Amino acid sequence: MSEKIKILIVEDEALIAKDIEFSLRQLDYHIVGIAFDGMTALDMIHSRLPDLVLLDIELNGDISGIDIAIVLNEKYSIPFIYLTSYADPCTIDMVKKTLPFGYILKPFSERELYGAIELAVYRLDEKKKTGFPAKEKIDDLCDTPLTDREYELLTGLFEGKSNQELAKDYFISVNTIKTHLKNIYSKMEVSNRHKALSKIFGLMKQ
Amino acid sequence: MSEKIKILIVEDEALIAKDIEFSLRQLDYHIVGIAFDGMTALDMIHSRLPDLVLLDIELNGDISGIDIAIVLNEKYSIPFIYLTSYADPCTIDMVKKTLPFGYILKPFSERELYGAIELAVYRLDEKKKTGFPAKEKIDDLCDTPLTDREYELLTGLFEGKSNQELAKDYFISVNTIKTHLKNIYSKMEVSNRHKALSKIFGLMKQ
DNA sequence: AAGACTTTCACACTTTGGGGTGATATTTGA
DNA sequence: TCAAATATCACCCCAAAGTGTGAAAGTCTT
Repeated sequence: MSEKIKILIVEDEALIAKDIEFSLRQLDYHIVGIAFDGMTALDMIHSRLPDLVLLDIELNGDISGIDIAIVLNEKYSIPFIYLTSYADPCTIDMVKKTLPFGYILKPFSERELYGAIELAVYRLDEKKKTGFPAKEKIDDLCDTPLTDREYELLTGLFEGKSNQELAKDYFISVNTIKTHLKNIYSKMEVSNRHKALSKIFGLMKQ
Repeated sequence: MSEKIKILIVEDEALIAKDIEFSLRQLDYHIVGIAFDGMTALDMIHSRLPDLVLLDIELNGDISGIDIAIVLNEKYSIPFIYLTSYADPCTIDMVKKTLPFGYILKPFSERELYGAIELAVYRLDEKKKTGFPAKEKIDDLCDTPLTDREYELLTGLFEGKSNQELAKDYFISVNTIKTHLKNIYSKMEVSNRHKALSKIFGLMKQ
């Protein structure tokens, strides 16, 4: 579970890259690679699937950090932190559209780097949770709280199961399922399963 | 729409606070207040409802920045950026649990501040969106892409609307709705609305 | 032991959803 | 301009979901 975080460093200035690598090894992260240009970076992302990428924006060659960011978002959903020397409005405007998990201005200290990485890792964990809301959250959208059984069945409903499937999976008759759902709908003040589910989606999106 | 971002500064060192205020006014943000201690901060949050809070962790008095962060999360869902001089593992551990939108180490430059704020503001906007995936994302889960109309109806379906409601809202007959849905299901390779919605929801959780 | 709540079930009835088929305008692109 | 794609609609049929009513058995509290 608590395996080392796999980090890829994308930075064209070798001195800075080595410096970061040294710091991070001290801090017990696992450095899966250092890419000095965009193409190498894309290769390494593909082959080594890091948990987090430290991404210099200004790279030599025709692939910029922003390009890599887009790939990380669209194709891999791997979070990244920008490293850059510039903070002019124009750059920031480009940068923020790619929703990085963090943004560090050079020159930075080891503690800044550590703070940003830990924050990103935590965010990543948050994101991974499946997230069916706790009973209390569901109860908040009901006029009267659900019973434990009702909550249990609701999780099944959320999986997309039909009444028959629910009956089979919970070892009760379809009629009983109908009764329970009837009561759930009434408590949630909705008229059918789809509205119940949208209401739950609403909770989860926040 | 593009109103000024309302920012509250919570910082017990008056000199630093004034400094930040000056910078931010230059940068065309609206400073709704400066709180030098926790109690004042909570009052101001309640009465002035800022869009973003800059939050010093180490405050005089018995309310810390972390306490305020918790209130901001639980009660107001107002994002905040920490300002702090410390980045020791222990502090960071506490800090990251409160999921700030950013984290700046003192002393910081104006551009660092600006970068962090802009990032936070962008994240906030993202959060506010309904979050229904873009057409391209939906098309990725289809064997053939949806038409614009089909995508439009799908968003309605996602709201939990029944066929009748869809018909009414889109000014077409229930039969037409059925035809469209039939085609959508076939393109998405699902057998009913449940499965379509779960598939979309799968997208959103990533 | 009495009452309240929960869980289970049945049956009859109505409404809704999904599949199949076919058809007619309208729009669009080559 | 002509074919393809799109948007609209109407049937029919069956399966699934939802509603109303009633009721038995179990648990928990007081």
